[in-house]
Amino acid sequence: MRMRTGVEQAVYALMILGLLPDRAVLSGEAISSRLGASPTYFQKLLRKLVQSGLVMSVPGAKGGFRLARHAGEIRVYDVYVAVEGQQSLYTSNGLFDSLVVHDEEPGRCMLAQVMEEAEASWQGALKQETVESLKKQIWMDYPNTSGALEEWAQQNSVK
Amino acid sequence: MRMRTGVEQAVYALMILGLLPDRAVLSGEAISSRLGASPTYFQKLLRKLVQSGLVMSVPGAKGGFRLARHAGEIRVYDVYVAVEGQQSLYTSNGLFDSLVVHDEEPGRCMLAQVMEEAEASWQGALKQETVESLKKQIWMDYPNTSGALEEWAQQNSVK
DNA sequence: GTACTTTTACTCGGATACCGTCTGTCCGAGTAATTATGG
DNA sequence: CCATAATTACTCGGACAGACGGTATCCGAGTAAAAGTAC
Repeated sequence: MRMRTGVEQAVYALMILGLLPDRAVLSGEAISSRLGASPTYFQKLLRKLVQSGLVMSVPGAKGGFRLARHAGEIRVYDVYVAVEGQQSLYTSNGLFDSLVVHDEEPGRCMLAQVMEEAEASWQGALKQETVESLKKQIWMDYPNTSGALEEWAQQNSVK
Repeated sequence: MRMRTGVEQAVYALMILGLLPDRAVLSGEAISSRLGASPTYFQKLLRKLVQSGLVMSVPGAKGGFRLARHAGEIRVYDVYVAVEGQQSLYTSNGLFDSLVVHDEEPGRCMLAQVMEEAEASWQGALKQETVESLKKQIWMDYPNTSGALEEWAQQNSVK
């Protein structure tokens, strides 16, 4: 049970997109090369972000991607769901029913209840942080080097 | 990112072991057949529980397994760690450093901080529930059928 | 200079391969209780 | 009846095969801007 690298790439990609001027876009290749990620696989991640409504895509020459809504309205949890899906961490395998309940209708797996509460608590933490809040924290901690990233993003954007 | 079936099997196996009389043991084969689990794979799970100190094993004829400590002192979190290891859900891939920080020493990935807080919250929920508390809840909700399980456990135990 | 065509630079989405992890099986070794054997 | 050996029923732990999902690559199709072309 381990979170995959896609979530991290997606979060930082959204942060970069949040640095663009209004209506400007960045190509997938530009972002992936800046992240040091696999270009083709990163395109698939972008597709997921588009289909989840987090980013807008512009096809054709001088096309690219931009945020579909303000960075402050994109929670880390939204990114996680977009990339990994909304399935829960734990899914019961029905052991409980075969152990205890037989003739009655399928009962509630007690372990599932505990797991769901734990996951809800986990999700709650991810819902409190947004791409914007993450960015602000970085800008506060690294004021010197973070400016270079913003400059790069605006220079590589089009429109 | 999805929890595996091993945790569920382990939790209910520990619950069964918690029904045994003092100093009595159950063979791995007996437990796995009651759970409807793969016997050989379940043996591997039992090994992990033994190595984590949750279960005691008795080799030789009429051997088997029993709890190493009281069911009330075995948290769901302990079972999870025993089966899946203590690695965290999220591990940074260093994207942050290549994005923002260059010449300075490696900085703290802001996303990792959020993820760790979320995971700590998740673990907290799993630490509040024990095998004993789960059992009590089941016994309260299914007083009729749960007795049969206890009877079965004691009949199949040895010593 | 305008209308049309071609080229170019992107996104879109499916097919596919790779690889690590979880699941599952097999087998030989170790251990202790039981049974068999010899005196 | 007692001591010893063989059998039995377990755990122990490594090797290994299969399944599955995340990662990664490739390719053809769609789309729109830019460049080229004809009149």
